[in-house]
Amino acid sequence: MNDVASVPDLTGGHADEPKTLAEGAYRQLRRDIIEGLHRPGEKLRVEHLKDQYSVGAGTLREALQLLVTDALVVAQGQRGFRVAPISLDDFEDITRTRVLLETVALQQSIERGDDAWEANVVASFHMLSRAEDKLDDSSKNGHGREEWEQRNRAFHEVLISASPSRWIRHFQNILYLQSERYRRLSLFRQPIPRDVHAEHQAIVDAALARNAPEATRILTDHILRTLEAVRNLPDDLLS
Amino acid sequence: MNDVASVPDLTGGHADEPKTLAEGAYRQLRRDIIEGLHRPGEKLRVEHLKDQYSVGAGTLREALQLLVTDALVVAQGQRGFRVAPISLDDFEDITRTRVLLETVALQQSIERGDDAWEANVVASFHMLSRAEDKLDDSSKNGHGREEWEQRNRAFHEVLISASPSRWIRHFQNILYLQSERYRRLSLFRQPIPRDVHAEHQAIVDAALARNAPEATRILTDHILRTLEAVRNLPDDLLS
DNA sequence: GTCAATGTTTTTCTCGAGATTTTTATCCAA
DNA sequence: TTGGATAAAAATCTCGAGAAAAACATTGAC
Repeated sequence: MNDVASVPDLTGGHADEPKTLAEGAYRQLRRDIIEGLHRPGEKLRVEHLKDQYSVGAGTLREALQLLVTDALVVAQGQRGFRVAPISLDDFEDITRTRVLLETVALQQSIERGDDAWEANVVASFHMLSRAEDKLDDSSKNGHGREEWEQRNRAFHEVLISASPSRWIRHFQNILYLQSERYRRLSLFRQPIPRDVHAEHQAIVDAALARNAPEATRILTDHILRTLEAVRNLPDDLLS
Repeated sequence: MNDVASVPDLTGGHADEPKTLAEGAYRQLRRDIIEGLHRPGEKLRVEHLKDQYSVGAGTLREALQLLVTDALVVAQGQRGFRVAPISLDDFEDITRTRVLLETVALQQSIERGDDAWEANVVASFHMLSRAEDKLDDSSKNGHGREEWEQRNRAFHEVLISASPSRWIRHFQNILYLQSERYRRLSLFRQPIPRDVHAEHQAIVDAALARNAPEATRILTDHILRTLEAVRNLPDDLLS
């Protein structure tokens, strides 16, 4: 087996290059949808997109099918594909379900995490902090924000990585991807507030102190805060 | 609009015919995998299967991709598709996650369900009871068991149908499909025990009495019982 | 006898064209 | 002007063949 040391990658999950054209198109499309380049509800015509992403029709079709797995694209019978619509209700559902799963997983992680898990938590938190510094210093360029997104995701992933439930982690991955789409809307208006760093720090402290109730409480507040930010957005952004 | 009365289908969810060849192959393949016709871990070669399911190579490929969504098939980079392996650990994970999601959803359902929900619960329970009768009377023929599976699934689906969380219901669907695969193993050895009907009856009673703690307790025991049955199976069945 | 390298065979992946189905546009009658 | 039916257009869905990769078998050297 090749997971000898079980050292998770801190690169954000996109370490290995796509081994197939379809997977490459899938990743490109996924980022474009999350970034809002393809608007929610928009029709995704294979004939047009195949040129844009430089693949054949069948290959692009396969990429779209993969996106259906992530629920970022919906397929309707004999009527093609469409970007999954968004709504405040949907984000509320995503957030509450995410809180449910992520708190349980964090609890298990705090119970069972070993030294390596603690080290990974500290390391990914450090990576995230550095990305935050870069965001403050330089202007809000696109690459910096993307890097922050990757490291924020890695941080949350590492936090629950010691949970024994692969299914909870799997569902959490899907939900995180979904919420990324909504968070992008709120970040577009207001930059990352300063206290986010403090919240992350508090989660790390409580987790390392093996204080599960405190850690899950802070994590819950932390996730719910993004919901509030989206609630305060102008309605027309949730087209 | 055509959902005037919001009457859910009690046919087990496979009411509408497949509108595309790919979807047809997908459903056939899904049943064959759940039924164990394709063994866990088995390699699924497109060239062989395309004749067996009477579709083109690209179409079968698409069907396999859909199965990846349900986690019944795993795709490995440039090395084709494979039936998802099974293990006792996996089933334990599936069961515990299912308990977590289904109890929350049932609680919400009991809180918010209206008259129509109550009627659907009673109706689907009746359908399930009839299927149980047929199972007892006639021999354990294949069709009867399949019908029971469909109605059992419909029953559990209706129970949580009043939950407002589409995401929990979505995840529950996936997990139910997974557990069906394992349940088939235990049913193969021992027929459905008699007290399953009593358990279902107790859940219905508690749900209609709006006794959420009691209903979730029984539901939890009910789901965990299948885990015990699988635990007592000979090890070699979990190949 | 073991191991590495090479060549063959199988399988997957990709593409473009044809067959169906859906969507849009046009026309005619009420 | 509105409504429905017919015809044209566009898009989806499907298929089989060719290119790329992986798995397998054979051979040869140490």
